[in-house]
Amino acid sequence: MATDSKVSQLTGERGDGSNAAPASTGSRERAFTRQHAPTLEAVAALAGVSRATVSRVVNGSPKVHPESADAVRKAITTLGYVPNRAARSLVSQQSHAIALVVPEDTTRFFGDVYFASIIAGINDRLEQSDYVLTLMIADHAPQGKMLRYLAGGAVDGVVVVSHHTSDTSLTQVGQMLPVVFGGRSGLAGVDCWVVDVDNVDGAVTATQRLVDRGCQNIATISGPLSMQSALDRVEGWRSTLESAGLTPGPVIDGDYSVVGGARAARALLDEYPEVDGVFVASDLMASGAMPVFIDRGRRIPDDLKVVGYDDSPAAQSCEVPLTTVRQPSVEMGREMADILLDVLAGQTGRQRTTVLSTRLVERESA
Amino acid sequence: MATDSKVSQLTGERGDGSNAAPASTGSRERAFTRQHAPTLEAVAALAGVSRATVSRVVNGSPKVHPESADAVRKAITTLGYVPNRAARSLVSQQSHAIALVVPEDTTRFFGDVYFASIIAGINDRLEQSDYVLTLMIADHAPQGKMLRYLAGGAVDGVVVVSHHTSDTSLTQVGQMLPVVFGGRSGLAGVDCWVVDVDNVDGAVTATQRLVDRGCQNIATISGPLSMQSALDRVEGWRSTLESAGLTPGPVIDGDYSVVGGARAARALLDEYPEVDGVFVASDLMASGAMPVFIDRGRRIPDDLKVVGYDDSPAAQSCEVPLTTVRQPSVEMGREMADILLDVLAGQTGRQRTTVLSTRLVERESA
DNA sequence: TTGTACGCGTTATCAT
DNA sequence: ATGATAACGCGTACAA
Repeated sequence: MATDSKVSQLTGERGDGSNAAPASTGSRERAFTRQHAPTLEAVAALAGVSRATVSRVVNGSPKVHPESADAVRKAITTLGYVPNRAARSLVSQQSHAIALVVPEDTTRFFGDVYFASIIAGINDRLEQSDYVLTLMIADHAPQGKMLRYLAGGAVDGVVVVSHHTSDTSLTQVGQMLPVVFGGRSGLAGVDCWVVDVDNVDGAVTATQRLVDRGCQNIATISGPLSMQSALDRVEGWRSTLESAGLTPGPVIDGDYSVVGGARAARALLDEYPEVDGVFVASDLMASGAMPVFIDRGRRIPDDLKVVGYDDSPAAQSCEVPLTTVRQPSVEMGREMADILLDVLAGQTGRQRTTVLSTRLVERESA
Repeated sequence: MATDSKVSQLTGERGDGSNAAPASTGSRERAFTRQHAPTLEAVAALAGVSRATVSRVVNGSPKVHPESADAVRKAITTLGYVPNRAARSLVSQQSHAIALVVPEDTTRFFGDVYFASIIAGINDRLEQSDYVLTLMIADHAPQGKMLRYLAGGAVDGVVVVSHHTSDTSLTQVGQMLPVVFGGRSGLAGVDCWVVDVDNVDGAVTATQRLVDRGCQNIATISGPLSMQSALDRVEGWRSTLESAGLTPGPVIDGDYSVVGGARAARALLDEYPEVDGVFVASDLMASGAMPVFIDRGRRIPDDLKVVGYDDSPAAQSCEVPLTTVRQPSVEMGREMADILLDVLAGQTGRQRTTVLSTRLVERESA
C-alpha cells in the first residue's frame, strides 16, 4: 500500500514538468537537483517484490528465485535504476573510492609523462575493479580540505604520488586509511605501503655508462633535493664515481623541468667547463639542457656524453637521441593500485615495500 | 536516556577489541574498516548537548548559544570529528563532488601540458569552494562503470575535457547532471555548457603569419580529425589560404603527439617537398616535426617557416624557438569550474557557450 | 526463498 | 536556543 502510493508518486513526478522543461523561457532552465532517480523502492514495486529482494538481485545474492530475479532485472532496466552511492556507502561503511593525491604543482605534475604513465597504470588496474579514483590536489593546510575529505570517509584508501619528503600532512592519514606511496615516502614511522623504483640503482647504471665510455669529469643535473628520488639518484651517481676512483663534479638542481634543465646546463658549463659527462636525472631536464650544450659548441656524444632518466618521449625527440634509464612507470601505478585493492579486500600478506627495477636504454647521447 | 545509552554503547564498542588489534601477530595487520570515526552523537555527548545543536554549530547556524557552541567546538577538536560525507550527501542529495571526465588515452592526455593547465585551472577555482574533483577515465562501454557512477549520485556535475566528436556515451549524462565541455562538444542536441577557445580564429592567426612572411606552399600537420579542435584548426588554415589566394597544401594527421608529429613531418616532406610554410596544430607535434625538418636539411625559418599551437614549454625548448598560438588554458579550466559551480548554486544566467580567444606568440620559427 | 524492521550519520522540521 | 524525531536510500539480520 504505502509502497504503491510512493511509486506512483515517483512516476507521476517524472512524467511531470521536470524533463519537459528545457524549453522554458529563461527563469529557470532546469532543476538540476538530482533528478528524482528511481530507488530500490520503485524497482520493488514495479517488479512486485520487496526492497530486500531487489537488493539481493543487485548485489548478486544466490538465494533468490530466478523468476523474481528476472522480474527485478527487467524493472531495473526499464526504470534505469542505479544504486545510490551515498546510501550504499553509509550502510556499508565503504565508499569504493580511492584518492589519488598529487602535489600542488599541477601543471608540472601532469605535464610529466612519467606521472601520466603511473596514472595510466593505476587506472588500468582500477578499471577491473569497481573502485573509482578521486583526484586530490595536495594543499598544505594542516587542516585543509584534503585532510577533511580523506577523514570524512569519502575514500577507502589513498595513493600518493611524488611526495616531497618535507610534507608531513599525510602522516595522520596513514592512521585511518591505508596509504600507498609511489616513490619512497621519506616519512618516518608512517604505517603505509611503498612502491618505488630503485633510483639509486638506476643512477648507478646511468653513471656507470658514462664511466665505461671513458668520461673523466662527470657532473649531474639533479631534481629538487626535497624529493627523495632526486636524493637517491645523486647518491647513485656519487657512489659510482667513487667506486671508479673519479672525483665527482658538481651537482646542479634542474628542478625536474625543461627550463630548469636549461638553466642548470648553463650553470654547469660556467662552473665546470671541463665536464665531459653528465647524468641528467630526468629526460625532461635533459631536453632542456641539450640545446644549451649544443649552443655552446659541445658535440654530443663526442665532447660531452649525456645520460637521461625516465625514457620519456622527450628522450627520442632530443637533438641527439638520449641514452636514458627506463622506469617501469605504468607497472608502478598498476602495482600501487593492486596493493591497495588487496589491502582493502582484507588481504594481509602484502609486502610493505616493493622495489621495481630499471634498465638502461642505449641510444646515441652516451 | 535513549541518547545516553546509545553513546555509551558506542564508546563501549570503541574500547573493545576492534582497535586494540594491531599488535596481533600476523593474521590481520590492521582493521582498515573505517576506524570508528567519531559521529555527531559522540560529539554531542561530550559537549553535553544534542546532535541537533552540534549539527548547527558544524553548519554555522546563527541560532546557537555561544557557550554551547564553544563546548561543541572543543568536543569536535578533541575528538577529531569530521562529518561523514555519505550521510550528509544522502540527506542533502548533493555530493559536493564534480567529475572530471578525461579520454581513455591517459598517457597522452596527462602528458600534454595544455590539459595539465586546464586541470590546474579547474583546481584553482574548485579550491575556493568545498567541492572536490573526481577523476573518471572515460570507458566506452555504453553501460560502463563511468555512466553508472555518474548516474549514481556520486557527483553533482561533470566537466569533460578533450571529447571526441564520435563519442556519444555522454549524451545521456547531460539529462541528469549539468555538464560542461571543454572544447566544442560536437554533440548535437545535448543540453550542456561549452567553454572553448576559438580554434578557427587561432588557426587563422597562425596561418596568416605564414602568409605574411611570404610563404607560398603552406601545409598543415593536424590533430586527429575525430576531434573538433583539430577540424576547426584545419578550417582556419584552409580559409586563410583561400582568402590569400593560395592553394592549400596537404593536411597530414599528426595525432597531437610528438612521434605523430615526427611521422607527419616525414610524410609531408615526401609528399610535398616544395613546402615552405607549415602550420603545426600543436607544439608537441611541432617538437617532433622540427628535428625531422632539420635532419632533412631544411633551415628554419629560412627554408621552411613553422608555426605551432599551444605555447607549451615545448615551444621554447625546440631547436628553433617556436612561433605559436597561446591558448588561455588555465583560464579555460577556471571558467569551466566557475560555470559549473554557478549552475550548481542555482544561478540561471550563464551563457551556454563561452569562447576564449587566442593570441600569437612571436618567436623565431616563423 | 522472501519480507519486515532496524540502523548507517546527517539535516531539517517541528515542538518546547 | 535547544532537543526530539522523521526522513534520505540502502544492506542485512531475523523472522516467516
